[in-house]
Amino acid sequence: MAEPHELREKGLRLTPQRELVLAAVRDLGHATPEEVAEKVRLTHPGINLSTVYRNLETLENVGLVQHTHLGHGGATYHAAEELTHLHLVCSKCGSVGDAPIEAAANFVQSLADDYGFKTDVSHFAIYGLCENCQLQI
Amino acid sequence: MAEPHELREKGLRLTPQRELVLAAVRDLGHATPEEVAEKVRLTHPGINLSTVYRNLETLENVGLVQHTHLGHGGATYHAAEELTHLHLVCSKCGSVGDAPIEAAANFVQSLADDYGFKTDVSHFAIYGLCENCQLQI
DNA sequence: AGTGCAACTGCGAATGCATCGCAATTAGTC
DNA sequence: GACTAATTGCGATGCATTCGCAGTTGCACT
Repeated sequence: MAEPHELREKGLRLTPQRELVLAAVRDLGHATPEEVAEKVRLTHPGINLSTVYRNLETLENVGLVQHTHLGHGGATYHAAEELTHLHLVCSKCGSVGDAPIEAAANFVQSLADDYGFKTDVSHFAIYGLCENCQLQI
Repeated sequence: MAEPHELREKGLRLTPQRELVLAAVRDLGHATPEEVAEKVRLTHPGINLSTVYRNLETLENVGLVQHTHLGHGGATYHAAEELTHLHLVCSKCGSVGDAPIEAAANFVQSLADDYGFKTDVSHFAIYGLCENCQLQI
């Protein structure tokens, strides 16, 4: 055994807080730092918000988590393994829908061809009106 | 003469501050509220930052300006007449490139067809690596 | 298992951006 | 020219995020 922990493999110290932050991000799918902290506090009540922020940053640096901008500022985090997808954010009701990343494949390709721009489609949300809200107008 | 001012046509009072905010947005192309305030202060030093925020909001409500999210939170404003375009934001150097909105036409169409989602492509930036930064790796 | 050191955590303070309440001012109407 | 409601300035407030620092703790090396 003596299997090295994934965090150790990345050159990080293995602390309970760090493990819990990573686990929380994986469990939650999408989550703001606040939500991660809340989740972690279920099993580790004393954890400090700054620790959550710092760990999210650290975990992002080693590529275990990523963040996305879904709305008016706040970042949300998700695990890196999670198959990345597009976020369709509704400007009216605020709902966040998902779409497979392949839906943007052609678009990404044409930006690469025409502008030499290598797009990371999942980093920012795609903004617009969801189906429901269109009907309600 | 007696031509009604465009602000008055929208049902807004015509104040020097409001005119200057609108003019600044038009002049600057893209600008954060801070930058707008700075620009306005050149001719109207006393203007308060809250006034800038309030006017940007008001002008957005009547459709004269729009805001976009280009990065880690802060909104940037641009005049509505300005032909809307995509913002290609580089994750490395932070540069903001433009691309015509037609580049995303197919993408937008397929999101509409497959997900019933009516996309406003220019509201969020398109994130990725610009040509220069790709070469520098 | 004991020791040492750097990484990490907790805590409180500080920062930065955006919003709010309120009193004073001012544009537009009569 | 006087009235009223919209608008402004200003300071206070709220919120998310970052920072400094002292105390703790993981882990490498005896």
